[in-house]
Amino acid sequence: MTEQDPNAMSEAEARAEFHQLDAQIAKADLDYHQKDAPTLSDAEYDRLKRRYLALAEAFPDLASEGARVETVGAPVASGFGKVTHAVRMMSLGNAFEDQDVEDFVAGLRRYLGFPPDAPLALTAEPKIDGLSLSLRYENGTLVQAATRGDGSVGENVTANARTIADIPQEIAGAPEVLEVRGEVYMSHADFEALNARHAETGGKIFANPRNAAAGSLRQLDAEITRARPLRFFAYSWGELTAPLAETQFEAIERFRSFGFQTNPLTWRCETIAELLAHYHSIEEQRADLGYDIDGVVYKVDDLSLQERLGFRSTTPRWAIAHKFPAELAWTRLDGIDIQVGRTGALSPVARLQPVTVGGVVVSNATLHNEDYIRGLDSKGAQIREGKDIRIGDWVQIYRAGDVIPKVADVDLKRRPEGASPYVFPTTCPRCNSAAVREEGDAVRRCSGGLICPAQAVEKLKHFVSRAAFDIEGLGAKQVEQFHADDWVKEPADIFELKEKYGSGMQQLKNREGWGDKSATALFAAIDDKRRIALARLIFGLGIRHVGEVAAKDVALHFRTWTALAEAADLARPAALAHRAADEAELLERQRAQAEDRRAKISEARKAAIATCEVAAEAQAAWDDLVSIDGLGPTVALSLSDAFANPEERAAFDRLVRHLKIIAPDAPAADSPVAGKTVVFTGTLEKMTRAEAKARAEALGAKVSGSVSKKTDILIAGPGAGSKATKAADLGIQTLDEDQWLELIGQA
DNA sequence: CAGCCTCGAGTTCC
DNA sequence: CTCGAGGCTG
Repeated sequence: MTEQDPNAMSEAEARAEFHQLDAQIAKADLDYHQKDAPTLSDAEYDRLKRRYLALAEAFPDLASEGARVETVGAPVASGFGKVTHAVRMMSLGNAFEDQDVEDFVAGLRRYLGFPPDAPLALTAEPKIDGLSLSLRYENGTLVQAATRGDGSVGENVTANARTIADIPQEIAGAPEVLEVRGEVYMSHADFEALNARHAETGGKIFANPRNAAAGSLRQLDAEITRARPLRFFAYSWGELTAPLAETQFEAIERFRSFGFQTNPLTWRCETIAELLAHYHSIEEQRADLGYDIDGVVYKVDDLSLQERLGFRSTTPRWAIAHKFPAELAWTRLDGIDIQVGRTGALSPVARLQPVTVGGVVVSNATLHNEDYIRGLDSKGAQIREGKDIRIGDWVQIYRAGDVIPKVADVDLKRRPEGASPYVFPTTCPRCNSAAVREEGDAVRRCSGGLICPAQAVEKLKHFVSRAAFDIEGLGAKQVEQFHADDWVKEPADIFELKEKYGSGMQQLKNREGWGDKSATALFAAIDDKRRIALARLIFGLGIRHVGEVAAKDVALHFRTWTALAEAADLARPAALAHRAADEAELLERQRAQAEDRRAKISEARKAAIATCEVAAEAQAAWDDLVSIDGLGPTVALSLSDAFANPEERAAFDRLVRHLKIIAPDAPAADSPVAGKTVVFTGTLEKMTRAEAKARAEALGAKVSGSVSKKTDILIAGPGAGSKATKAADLGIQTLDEDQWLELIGQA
């Protein structure tokens, strides 16, 4: 179809076409969002949208007549309310080989201090490939159903969950509050019947049962969900007001007594051999089960042990998923593109002939880094038997963890003639700066810093990302647009958008994809984030090595932006001295080969001397920084560099002028050890060290590895050595294990 | 000082 | 979700 240049059209012609497009797009949006059954290809949809916007731009009067102009490009409201889970929905660690399972069980024993012969029962059940759902019952009545979301916050899908036959509306004999967790899925038979029906009626064809289940549950119209054959297995729980049982297995049985479906292949195993036998048996039955599973989940059966084991940051220590081997597929590698990340990392991405792997069409795959392409791992050991990857090669693809496509193997027999090894670029493909690889590093990085447009825009994307400023309506796409047009070059610019470009919102509204509503919403969302938690701010700055956790720890330690900035300034000389000392050491090691060794050594000497001359207060500020748990010299140096870099510091200053920074909540003050720094030494007899640390931290204490004048309590078991002596010298309170347990009320 | 664990940074497709 | 690397433990 040929498109007439809008500028050469009469207004009447344009209006006719515009309204036709408006209706077409409206229908397509409805089909896509509400019915979950797209009637247009993405390409066709985009073409219509572009044409529509081109007309609106050429004839500004038209824009106000079009219902769609204002919503195009605006964030798609999810349509579901948000639900904060009372108890986080965790994910599971993975095991792939039998050995991983043995390691897992050995780890449990170690953590619990169990000898190898002590009984330790685990349950084993199929891992259903669906979506997890949390069902909240109050006084036996279903009051809320929520999807997993990011684990902390999910979507409220109560109305939809009520239409699922396997989910009881009322349960008898349950605790006052009970959150039942399990998996929503679709059986193979129902999935095929649904697709067959849709094939006839022109409805959406789903790629696999999992997508069908997800699409069906996330319907805005619950009546559509009702017509979809969804099922539910219960296997876990969240908030509870009374214990369900003493073991995992009994808890599952109670779910059944409440009227839930539970998986019949849930077994209780006494030994690793039994676990593995059950795994292999489930693997054999896999094709006949009638629903998709992707592995077997093992859980410690005894709930009191589960409680002792507790949680890591995202996974319980007491459970693991033993995954089935991944599905494989062969395809041709058409090319290798290089992406530039926010830290300048150059990441190679494989462009592939589209191929179906595990029910999904894959056309890109990560190649990690230079060495991975060459067939080596980080230690220089061979992977893929050392076979390198060349453009034009036939490669075997799998989806790691059923998600991320990766290259598993190369078929040398099918390698095209004349294919040459891939040459990894040594300059940045975006800004041409040198791309350097530090000794011992796996990645090559663009050295351009914020000069590099790729790095600048990735940093901005990070700034607006979910764990940072999380500005609704300002996602990656919008940031890219604004950056390309020089509207937003650094974070502070976001907070000046309204002032500069929002006048009557004419300028913003003139942009493709923005209308009255979306512009107003954006400015409101930005204003909303002028009040920001210190941790989010620190994380959002995108300082290398300072991720979400480190940012939280730093925020908790300093409490205010000013305190952090002052500490960074104060510690700078000590930070430099630290780096100089590192470099001195390195040079010292290299000195045999160094050509200009005299000069370098004298430099190193000077630096080493500088270490000694750093003012005591600078050293103290540095020590304070690295005393933060989990924050070592590398992270501290990176922080220091960021604050000492004049351009970066100026950008920080410009940014914080727009913000009201909120101090973190004070740590729990209701335990006797809250806010205290404790150190464990010697042998602990009632629990393992890891357990002791976890418990102390749960009570708001900070656990440190070494005794200093900041230490409040030393817990010394038998065999305590230098730490106990030092504590005595410093006059620090010293307790034995029993006294400690008494203090925290867990004797 | 080596091994273990956790965190950071990068990635895909829906 | 995975890999690499930083930091901590023993």
